[in-house]
Amino acid sequence: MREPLKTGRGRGTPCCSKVGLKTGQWTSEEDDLLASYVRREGEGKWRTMPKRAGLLRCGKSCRLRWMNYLRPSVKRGQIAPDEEDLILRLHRLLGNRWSLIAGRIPGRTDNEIKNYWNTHLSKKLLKQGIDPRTHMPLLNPTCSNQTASAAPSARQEAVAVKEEDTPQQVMSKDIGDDDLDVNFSDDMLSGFLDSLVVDVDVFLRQDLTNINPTETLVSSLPPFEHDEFWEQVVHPSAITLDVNGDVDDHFGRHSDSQI
DNA sequence: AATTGCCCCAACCGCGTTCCG
DNA sequence: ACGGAACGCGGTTGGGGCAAT
Repeated sequence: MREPLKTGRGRGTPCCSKVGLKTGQWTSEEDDLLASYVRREGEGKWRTMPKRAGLLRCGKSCRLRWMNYLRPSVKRGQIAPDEEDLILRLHRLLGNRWSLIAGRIPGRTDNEIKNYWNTHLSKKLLKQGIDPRTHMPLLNPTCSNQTASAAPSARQEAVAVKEEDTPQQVMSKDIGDDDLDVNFSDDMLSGFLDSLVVDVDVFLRQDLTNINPTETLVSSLPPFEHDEFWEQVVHPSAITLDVNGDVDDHFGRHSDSQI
């Protein structure tokens, strides 16, 4: 039987199970210690860093705090509608690969996106009659209730998926295209994503100008039907994005519009 | 003003992957 | 090639804030 945490979010004993290590909410003093240490010594070596930084925390906790909160590049505040739209699109493409999704949205962390998805977007999709997991319409309105109550846990599902399918196969199923015969690799997928070039400077200028740079990013993802989508995946280089966010997809379309 | 219930999100854990001796 | 350590990711939890009663 595990001892409950005193302050505790999460469950059970701390990962490092060392007596005397602090858990729970970070204080501003701890934040200062961590931030100044990382600025001085750089990221990495999380295991040993708490001691060297004078923190009574485990390395994991320090890493998480830095990554999700203290890092200078972390953008605080409300998720903009355009960012939301981008998250939806990327989730349809990538599934619950939060870190990959976060990697395409400057300033947002995987944890933040995951939280936003679980608290806002999945509910929003359900309301619209869309299965948040597959992005396909729910066949039976009662399915949503069944999904909530009788569905296996996410971890069970994840295990089941892992045992049966490659991510690409899962995506193929999600898209619902039985005839799809595309065996693209993670590299290709990554290449496709990389082709959606984002100028981070544009984002950093967000506060200085009144434009919403995310709009630029979103408009880099032209609306697609399933067939077009797969064409784009298979031919990642087929999409280019100019500085203004206009899209020339090499399929004879030029777009600067939203969905 | 007090209580209750709900929602959000920071922080936790377990596990898989990568690194390194 | 192997095993342990370190790291990174995704799922889950529950404290705290806020709205409703």
